[in-house]
Amino acid sequence: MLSIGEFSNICKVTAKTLRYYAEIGLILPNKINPENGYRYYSIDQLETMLFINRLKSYNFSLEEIKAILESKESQDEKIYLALTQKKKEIEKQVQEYEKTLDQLNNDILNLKQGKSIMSYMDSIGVQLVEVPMMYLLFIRKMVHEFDFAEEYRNCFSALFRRIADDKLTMIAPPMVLFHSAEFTPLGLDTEFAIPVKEYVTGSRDFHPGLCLKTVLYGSYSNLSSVYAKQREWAEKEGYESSNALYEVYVTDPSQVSKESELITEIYYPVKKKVSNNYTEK
Amino acid sequence: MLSIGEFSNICKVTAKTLRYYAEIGLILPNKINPENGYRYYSIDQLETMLFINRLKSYNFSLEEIKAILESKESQDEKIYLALTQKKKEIEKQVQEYEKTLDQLNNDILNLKQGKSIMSYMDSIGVQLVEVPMMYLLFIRKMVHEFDFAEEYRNCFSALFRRIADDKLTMIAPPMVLFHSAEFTPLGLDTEFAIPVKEYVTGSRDFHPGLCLKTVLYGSYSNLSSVYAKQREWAEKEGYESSNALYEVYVTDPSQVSKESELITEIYYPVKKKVSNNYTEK
DNA sequence: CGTTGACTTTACCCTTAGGGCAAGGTGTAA
DNA sequence: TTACACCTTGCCCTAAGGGTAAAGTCAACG
Repeated sequence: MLSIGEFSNICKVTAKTLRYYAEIGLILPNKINPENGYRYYSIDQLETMLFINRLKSYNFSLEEIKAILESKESQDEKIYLALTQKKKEIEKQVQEYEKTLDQLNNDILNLKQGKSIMSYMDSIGVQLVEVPMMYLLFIRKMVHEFDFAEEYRNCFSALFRRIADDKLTMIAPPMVLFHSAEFTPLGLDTEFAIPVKEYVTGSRDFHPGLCLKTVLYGSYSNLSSVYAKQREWAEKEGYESSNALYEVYVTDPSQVSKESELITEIYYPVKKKVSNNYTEK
Repeated sequence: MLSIGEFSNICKVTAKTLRYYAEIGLILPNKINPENGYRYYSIDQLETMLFINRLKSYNFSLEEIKAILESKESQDEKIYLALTQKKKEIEKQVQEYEKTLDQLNNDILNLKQGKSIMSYMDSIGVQLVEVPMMYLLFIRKMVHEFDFAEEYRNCFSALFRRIADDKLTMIAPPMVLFHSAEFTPLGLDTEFAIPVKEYVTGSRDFHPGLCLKTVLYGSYSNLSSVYAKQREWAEKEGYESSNALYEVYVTDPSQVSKESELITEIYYPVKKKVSNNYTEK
């Protein structure tokens, strides 16, 4: 029987940690002296503790470790599955770090050249354009952020199929209209649409009118910069939002291999503000 | 002026987050309506928020970000330093993940071959040996864990110098004796020593006597497994600790390129327990 | 036998970066 | 007027313990 101090010295775990593990039921002392509450661990428990340490080094949460320890039948199989799963997670994490490092290096390079870190904002162009009326073949539904990609594929494949079946004429790349700005518990009110020449059932007419247009090259991670830039422009020039924002996917995200090859147009429908010089400073 | 909802939609940050940031003083709303407490953000603040998001994506803590934002003079220089620093941190993290992945793959391989994940414990050998008396040239001091490596280098280079200066005869590899098991605020009571043939000032005699000996090949990350194994052995065979644990560095840790080439002997001085069959079950 | 110092106990607060929820106040459009 | 979206503060929650305090306990030394 080892006291908590001895046990902690051998395993290189603090006594505090052992008490915490007992509290959450991860590893209970083999015996507790009922008179003074002293915890005593058995020699066998050393190996359990080492196992816990090993799993911790693999970034398992204590809850995950507990689940593994508690599985009595086919434990090794469960461990195997858990390890391969965790391996995938770590590999993904490493990939994300590599991506972060790329961007970091890019920013460092810019700074070295005397450019400000936010200078990329200056290269986001905003133009005021008048978009003509068009017919949209569309599917509108509530979409959750986490399965946007899947809905995107599904909806557009349905729309493309319809175009092929009915021999319709696509006159511009696919687009997505966002009828609400944020994700409610029901999802985002999203309209997947393709401009077509013919007015048929399942299509509607669309009058965006005056829009701020920005072409985004590359990853969507800079999307909020575009929104910010457009709002900034609108503010300065005295325009305000008039309708739902929409995006045109000039390149097909599912076909482009590198993110940097993506081209997306962001349209922000606006109207001239009825300026009132007295209330607005 | 943008309400918290508008601002959060443009920047893709939740309103809750914005309130929290205001609370910690990271980004304060440009104006607060004193009547109802409503927060209003200016268009300019969009860019600040995007900057914060960018730094967050580089794994800066909010405190670090705040420090950067608050530095008024030579801010770009500070950003540059912070970014290069953060880059180093992430690179280190990636290296650690790679190491973890190696070990993970190793374990997965073992499991595939039907071996238990803790089976490596079985290959940790424990022998009972009688270590003869020897003279140790030593330096004993309190050492903190974080500068153990430095103390190691310093002390042994001092001891080697002494050996060279006084033409002493080294008869075994360097060793470290741990006179306390844990790190107190003062550090660990550590003795760096080299066995020598001659008895001179600065040396002492050392009688380890009966010891459990384990040879550890490779990284020290398995050290606690060795401790556990030795304790297990001692328990089973009826031995108990008699003296300070010590380690012999057969290979020179500073000269070995790969961790896997390290060879370390761990000695655990023991004595036969005065067994009392009635009190100990 | 008494005392000291090392060891152990519980209890409470603290950490990051917000999330969730409730209760209540506000703004605006039909 | 009323409905509903929006905003506020306040409180509790997260993971994995760290830090500290106050109090009880153990073993060794004299």
